[in-house]
Amino acid sequence: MTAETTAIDFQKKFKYHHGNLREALLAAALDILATDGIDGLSLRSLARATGVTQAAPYSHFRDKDELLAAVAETGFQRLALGMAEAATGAKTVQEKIEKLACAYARFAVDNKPLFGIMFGRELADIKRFPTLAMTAGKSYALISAALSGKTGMSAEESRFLTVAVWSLCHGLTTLIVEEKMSPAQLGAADLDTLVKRTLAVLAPQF
Amino acid sequence: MTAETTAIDFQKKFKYHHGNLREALLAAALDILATDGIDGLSLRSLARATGVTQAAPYSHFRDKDELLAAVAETGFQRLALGMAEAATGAKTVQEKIEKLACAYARFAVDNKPLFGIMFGRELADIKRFPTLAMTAGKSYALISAALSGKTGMSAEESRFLTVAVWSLCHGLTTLIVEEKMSPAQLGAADLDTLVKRTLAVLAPQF
DNA sequence: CCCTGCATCTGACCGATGCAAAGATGATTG
DNA sequence: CAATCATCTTTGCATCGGTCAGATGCAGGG
Repeated sequence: MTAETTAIDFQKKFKYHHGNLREALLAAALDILATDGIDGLSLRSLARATGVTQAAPYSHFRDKDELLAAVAETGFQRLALGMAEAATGAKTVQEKIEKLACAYARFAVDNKPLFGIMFGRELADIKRFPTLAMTAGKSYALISAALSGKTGMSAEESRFLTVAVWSLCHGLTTLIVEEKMSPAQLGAADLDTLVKRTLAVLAPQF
Repeated sequence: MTAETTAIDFQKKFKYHHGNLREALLAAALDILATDGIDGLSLRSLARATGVTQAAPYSHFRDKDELLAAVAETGFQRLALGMAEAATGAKTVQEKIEKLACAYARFAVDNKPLFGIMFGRELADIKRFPTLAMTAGKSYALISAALSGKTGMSAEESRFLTVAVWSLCHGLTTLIVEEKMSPAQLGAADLDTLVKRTLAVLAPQF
């Protein structure tokens, strides 16, 4: 069954005409995304899922980009939240970085379509949504903050170390998600150990 | 002017009906991609650019995925070629890796749409095209080979080092291309220095 | 030399999508 | 109670990927 059969669910939770179609659409979008993937997500499928006419969503989102931006934003929030949670209680800098990176990769693997919206090119004209960049920056800030605990580094050194960690983490994650590289093919049992072992290569730096 | 005005060019170079519509389509695809970006590339725009009916391309490509796969394949070939060229004459392992990485990033920046096709999710069902994975593996092989020049490492260590370099390079590149990170914002004047400085973080390992 | 087979290309279609414009609807506010 | 205004519906357009029957023209066999 596709996500479209759940129209009644969304109708029960929200009543329309002045109020919360926007929220219903957002919820339905995340639902469809997780169920049917990126290709299943259209403004029309959204309208169907919420039991509304195909033009109704345009009262709440100027175009598809605006919808995607909203979706991506909640994605970035969840990402940052998951990372922050994972890293709490980590003793050393290295442990913190490891947990952050693992949470990052896990989020991507567990939410492939969402991750795709967040970092893919479906959403053109990112510049139209400045808050998006801010929210997206949270995960970067987490890594940066974790690394700043390390003393004896110039600001510049620290910055490039952050970029390196962030790039390594993001690159590994996308390569896995896009199926250009598989944990199995590398002899790493699960995702976590793959991330940790790869990260270990530049661990001497922190 | 869009790429579609060049129909005559492609007609001059190729005559159709038994022969080379396929090559013409491929050439037009790369042309349109570079000119109008990914969104400008449709089977129909291709047909227009080659001065042919919209159903004609289907005689040479079962569906759009097959066309994209062919495009991606030539992209991977060019990438590997560019990397190989850049790395010739490098003395040390580090220099070789640096040049490979810079060539990688440069290719991506200079051919954003093509790079997008190669690593994006426009092309679904990658498994349908086994040769693609092989061609794509060439650039990985270049890094792997360059790193294997380093002695005193177990096969496993070497493997993870390769993965780390490859991930770092790919991650940094995609983050730049997707505009999640800009060289300017990091105080690095140009692309090359950004790549080199970031790569330097894990340079001690080779 | 013809003519028959077959890949190639055309023309006409289908369903889906993003988006625009004009009108109906209904809650809120003066 | 009436008027306003956001919300939603109706209708319509252009584009896209894909399919199918048939025209077209190159090839090899007689």
